Amino acid sequence: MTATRRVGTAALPLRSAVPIRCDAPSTIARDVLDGHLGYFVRRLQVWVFQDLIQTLATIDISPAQFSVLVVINANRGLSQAELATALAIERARLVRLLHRLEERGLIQRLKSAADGRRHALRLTPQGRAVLARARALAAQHERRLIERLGAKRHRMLLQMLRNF
Amino acid sequence: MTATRRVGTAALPLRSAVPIRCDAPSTIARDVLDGHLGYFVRRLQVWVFQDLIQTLATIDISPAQFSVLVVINANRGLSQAELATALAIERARLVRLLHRLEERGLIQRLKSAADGRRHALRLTPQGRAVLARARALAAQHERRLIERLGAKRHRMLLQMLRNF
DNA sequence: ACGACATTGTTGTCCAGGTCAACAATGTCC
DNA sequence: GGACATTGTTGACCTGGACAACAATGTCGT
Repeated sequence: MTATRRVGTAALPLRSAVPIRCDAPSTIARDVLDGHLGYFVRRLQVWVFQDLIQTLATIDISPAQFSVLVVINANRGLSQAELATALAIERARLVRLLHRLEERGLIQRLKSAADGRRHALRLTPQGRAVLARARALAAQHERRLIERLGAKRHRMLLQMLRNF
Repeated sequence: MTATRRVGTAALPLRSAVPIRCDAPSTIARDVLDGHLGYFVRRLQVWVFQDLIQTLATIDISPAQFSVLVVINANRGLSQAELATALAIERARLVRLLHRLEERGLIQRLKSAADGRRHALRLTPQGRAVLARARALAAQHERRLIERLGAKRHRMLLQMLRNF
């Protein structure tokens, strides 16, 4: 791996007499990036995630775990495959997510009597308690987001993105 | 790591006589998730990234690499630290990104004469050529996004998110 | 001029997530 | 009964983000 490391760029003179403005341009041009919506969506998404992660960290819950708890609670007896497609994550990924939640006693996997393959997912009482706390924290996070965006913009964004 | 694996959930009867609706709820409730803007922002961001990744994959360029090329091109002689803060990525992360781009002969790291610590970043002619192709592909991707969102919504979103 | 301190690029390491292939158990359909 | 699909699971790989440490270099106060 570390065989061909320091290659090229061996201080070649080229025309380095030209100043090339090595000093900071102070204001940095984003050029064509300004035309790409995805660029700004990503910046917002990073901010939101950062804030939500920190907020939920106080009860050791990740955003992904939070969404899992929410959806299980709202759809008792859901199977893992259904949950995976609902949250748009891979079955394989979900398995490990659920494993940690089960270890912590927040969820149960009950074997479905009707279909031997499926696991019916449920929250334990502790799971419901944690979810309640997570919800409060998430609401707190959302208020921070509204404050950051402005209530009007927040409302409009929610409306525009809801049915995507 | 694999010591305490198969624990709990040992088919405890509890009250599994209750039907708990093991069959698919067919329509899955997202519950409180519907009130969180970040949830929808994330879904959009995933879609955009997915599409952009696939689009740029034809020239073996990642979205991150694309943004690096764009910003270097628009700000010649930029230092790595400046570029990192401009793109909101870690200095450490940027080092490895630039390393690959340098290996491929797309960028140069020139030692700044004024400040021995800094590297002045530039695109090579090949780098500019690749950037031109990447731009065309990215524009193509953006058209797809506009088609997906509707021109009006796209324009409004861009306006609302630009100054975040 | 000297030393404390900051900055820059770099490397290593850890962890979370996404992706893919394979597999056993189970269900479905002809 | 046998071909096929689905479900949960595991293993492996790769990318990215986060953090600590470090050497080289620059800056600033005294």
